[in-house]
Amino acid sequence: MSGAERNSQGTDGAGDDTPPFRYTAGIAGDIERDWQRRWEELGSYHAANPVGPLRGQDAASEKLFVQDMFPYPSGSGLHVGHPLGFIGSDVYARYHRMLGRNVLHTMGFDAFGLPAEQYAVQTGTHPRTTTENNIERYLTQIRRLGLGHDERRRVATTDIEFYKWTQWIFLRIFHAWYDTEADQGRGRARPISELEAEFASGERATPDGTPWDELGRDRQREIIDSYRLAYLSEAPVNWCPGLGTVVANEEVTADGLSERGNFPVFRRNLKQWMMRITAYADRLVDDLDRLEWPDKVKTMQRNWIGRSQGAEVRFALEGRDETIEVFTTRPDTLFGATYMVLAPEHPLVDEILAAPEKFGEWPAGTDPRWTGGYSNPAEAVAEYRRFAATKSELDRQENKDKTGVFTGLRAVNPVNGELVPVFAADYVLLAYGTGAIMAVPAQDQRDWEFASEFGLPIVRTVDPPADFEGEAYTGDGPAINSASEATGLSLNGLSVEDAKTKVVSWMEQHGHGSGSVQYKLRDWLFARQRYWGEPFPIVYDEDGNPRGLPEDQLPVELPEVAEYSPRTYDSEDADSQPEPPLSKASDWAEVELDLGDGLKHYHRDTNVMPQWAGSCWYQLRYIDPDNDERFVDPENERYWMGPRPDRHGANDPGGLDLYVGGVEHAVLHLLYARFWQKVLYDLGHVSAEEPYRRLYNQGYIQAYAFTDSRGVYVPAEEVVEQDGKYFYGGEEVNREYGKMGKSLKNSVSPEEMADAYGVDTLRLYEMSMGPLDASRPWATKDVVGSHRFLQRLWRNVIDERTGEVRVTDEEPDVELLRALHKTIAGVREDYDALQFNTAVAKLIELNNRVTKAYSGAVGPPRAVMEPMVLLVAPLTPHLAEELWSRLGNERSLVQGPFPVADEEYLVDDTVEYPIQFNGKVRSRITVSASAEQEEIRAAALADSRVVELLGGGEPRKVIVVPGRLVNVVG
RNA sequence: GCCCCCGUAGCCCAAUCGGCAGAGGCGGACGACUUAAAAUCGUCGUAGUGUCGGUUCGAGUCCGACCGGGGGCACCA
Repeated sequence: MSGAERNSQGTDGAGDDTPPFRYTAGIAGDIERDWQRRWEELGSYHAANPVGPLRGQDAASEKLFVQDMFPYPSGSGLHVGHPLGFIGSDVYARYHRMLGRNVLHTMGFDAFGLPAEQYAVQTGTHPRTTTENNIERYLTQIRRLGLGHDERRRVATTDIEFYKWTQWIFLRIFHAWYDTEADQGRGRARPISELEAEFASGERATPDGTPWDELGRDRQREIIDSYRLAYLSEAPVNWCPGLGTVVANEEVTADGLSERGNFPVFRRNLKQWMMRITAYADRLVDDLDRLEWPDKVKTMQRNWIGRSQGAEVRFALEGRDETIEVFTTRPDTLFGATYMVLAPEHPLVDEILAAPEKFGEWPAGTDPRWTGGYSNPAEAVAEYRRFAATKSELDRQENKDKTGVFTGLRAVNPVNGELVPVFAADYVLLAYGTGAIMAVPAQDQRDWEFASEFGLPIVRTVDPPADFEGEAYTGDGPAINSASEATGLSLNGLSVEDAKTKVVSWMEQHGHGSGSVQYKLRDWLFARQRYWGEPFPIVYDEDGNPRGLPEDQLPVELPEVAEYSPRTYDSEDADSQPEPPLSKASDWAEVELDLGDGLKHYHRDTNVMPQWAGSCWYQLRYIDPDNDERFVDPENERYWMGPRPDRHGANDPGGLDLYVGGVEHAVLHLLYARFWQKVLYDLGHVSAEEPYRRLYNQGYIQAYAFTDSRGVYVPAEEVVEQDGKYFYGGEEVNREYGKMGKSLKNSVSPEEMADAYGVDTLRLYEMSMGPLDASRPWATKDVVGSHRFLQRLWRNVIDERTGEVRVTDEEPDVELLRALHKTIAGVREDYDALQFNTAVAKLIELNNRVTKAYSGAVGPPRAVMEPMVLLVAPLTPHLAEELWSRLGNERSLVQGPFPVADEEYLVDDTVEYPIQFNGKVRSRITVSASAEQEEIRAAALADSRVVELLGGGEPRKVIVVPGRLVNVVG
């Protein structure tokens, strides 16, 4: 029998002679059911709001808002890895509740999404039915874990009352624009009505200067629409025929496949809803500095937003009126720009193709490598563009050989008037910057490679160090070859930074360009052609103009449909068209409404919002789940999320106090949610500038999986280890490390563990197996260790044979008091820092000490066991409540008290110092804790072993580290 | 290719400001209880911190190079 198998029987497999009152899985289960029922009756986890239906006295206390990342209620059930973060946040929340804080901790469901819809397509079951069943099942599982959630605050994004407010927020965003001038140029969202008023009053000029009144209604609407933070755009989007929907940039993998389903994604021009998240790019980057988040996540967001400082430079074209504008981060290297490159899809390339006759022949003496073998530029460019279009993202990624073709055009380098050839090449991307670059081979490796391929000149303009052996040099150094008599500009001798400053101001003076900032971040594609999502609160009038519905017409409920699936296509069919399922519900989509200008016919928007919509604001609904007047009451919002400069510093942006979840949401959810929060803040609906003040990424519980010689997974719990090899049914199997999952046959459910040991044991084990933020392998056989600790703790309080309480009223001796108070101090510190594994170790240590001293007829002192029960309560709340109550306490310990360490017992009378001789421990001395350095030094030098080692000589040096050690250097 | 994190006992993990390498758990060995086993309880090992070099009175901790594992980014001008 393998260890895993034996231990998974847990303590229910105990024999008949098990003492009747031992803490076994059976007793644990009884206690857990009992206390969960009592907590529910008492409303123990109800958090009080300042106002509204959940108003309560406790709202006078200091608050703590703890949140777990919104789970998707999957139908497949939880394994032991899922609740790791949930338990961690629960322990933290319970600890603070015991300290007297008003703690808001609950959990709702991000319940829209593809799985329920796909199930509906297969079986005809309504997604709502599937979703609600899954939520019930999920709740059954997490309730058993004894998480202290406020059940009154549970929400699901699919609740009509919830998505009504998601639609309401969408309308706020739709009816807003970004005033880049506001707040000293930082920018702020403002209601669109204010923009219209500015145009109407003439305070703001219209795009072409025509007075507002003279513009037609349609033109006015067009201008206004172009400012909205949620807007319709006919722009290249990621069309995924295999899914039948468009997806966001963030949902496309680097290989150009959809994150969900792995289908090819194509860039297509389609009319779609977009969110102007780019307006917030600077604030989204800058405010990261105000957050207590892991650096890793901040870095990922910074990279994703991709802000880079540089300059835009205009190059005139020889013999033509057009100019080419480029973005560069290295304007200091302009003198080294020896050619230019356009993306193959650049508009100027379009012009060449549209009117080839104007672009003539190759200039005399054109290098044959530049022509691609074609007889004129237009032909070469057309062929090159065709070639570039056939390359998939994957090809581009794998094959970084530089290709390109000369366009026949030449541009004038503004700093020295020299003519440089213009190429089309696919190493330049249309989507970034201006879609064109100035190429500086000496200071850019990509340009170096292209220049080498095409025989273009390479001019160093930054002097590399003498020992530099590479090709392009991107480091700092004095500028060289950077002067022109023709323009009078010289950068020679300047550092990179100074040269940038000088050349930018020179360009600004001479009208060649200006400083500029570019971002990788693109606007957020906000529509999906699916069924199971929030409908848009938008209708189109007969001219096809979008109109936001008035608030009193919310919610726009999802209609019943015969077909839940959008039309999907062959995954390679790039030219197919999206057909959302809602478009088939014509009774719903075609409506007669009065939007203020009489009853008219409108057509509803038939897209739905992406799954991220609900999770952008759910923390606000947790605060005020039953409010039907507003999405959240401002007073409740201020209490739970408002900035607390007194606690968190003057720069505190506000937000909930602890957000626990996986690092996989580093960019998507966390960026979108920050964006919505900022819009709501700008519009005055919330007081916090950020949704999540502190973020903590829990690690993952992973597991070993085993495959046989055919590569088929075998049940992991039946695999036995022998001499470092693994066997299943006598055959050697191969071990893999990774995820836990049903298909890998290595899944362990929380129920199995709870049945075998009780839920408190499972909670304790998960918290003790390592730091919360570290990933580690699950080991069922180790769980018993946590269970044994709880048994010993129980046994110190309860007599296993009689069930009587064994504690005495005897005073503990001073040594035990010291141990107790050190444990109290240490455990508090560990709980504060979310270091639950070391807190558990300290508690086990103390308990082992008590066990050793009081395992006989005399029980341990109450004065030790009561605090110990309280200390362990956040980790194992059911067991702790039971012992607390059996110790004669009538009130539940959920609201405390929590032990306070007595300083008196934290210091020892004497300290033992190790004595090092030349860095190696050779002896020990014990001195009074109050001894001065001189005394310690003298005692150390008087030590017989030290005297011996010194051999009568004088020490060269003696280092005394108070409280630590003494090092004698001989 | 670039950036970030991590390598401590057979395994999971501790170790404060650079100060005695070990808190805790699993496994193992031995013992107690038992007719016996399981369960329970008790006692006890095991590494010199991935490798090499440096700084220091002193390095798991700081610095450099390399090796191994994990993650992020990847023609972003």
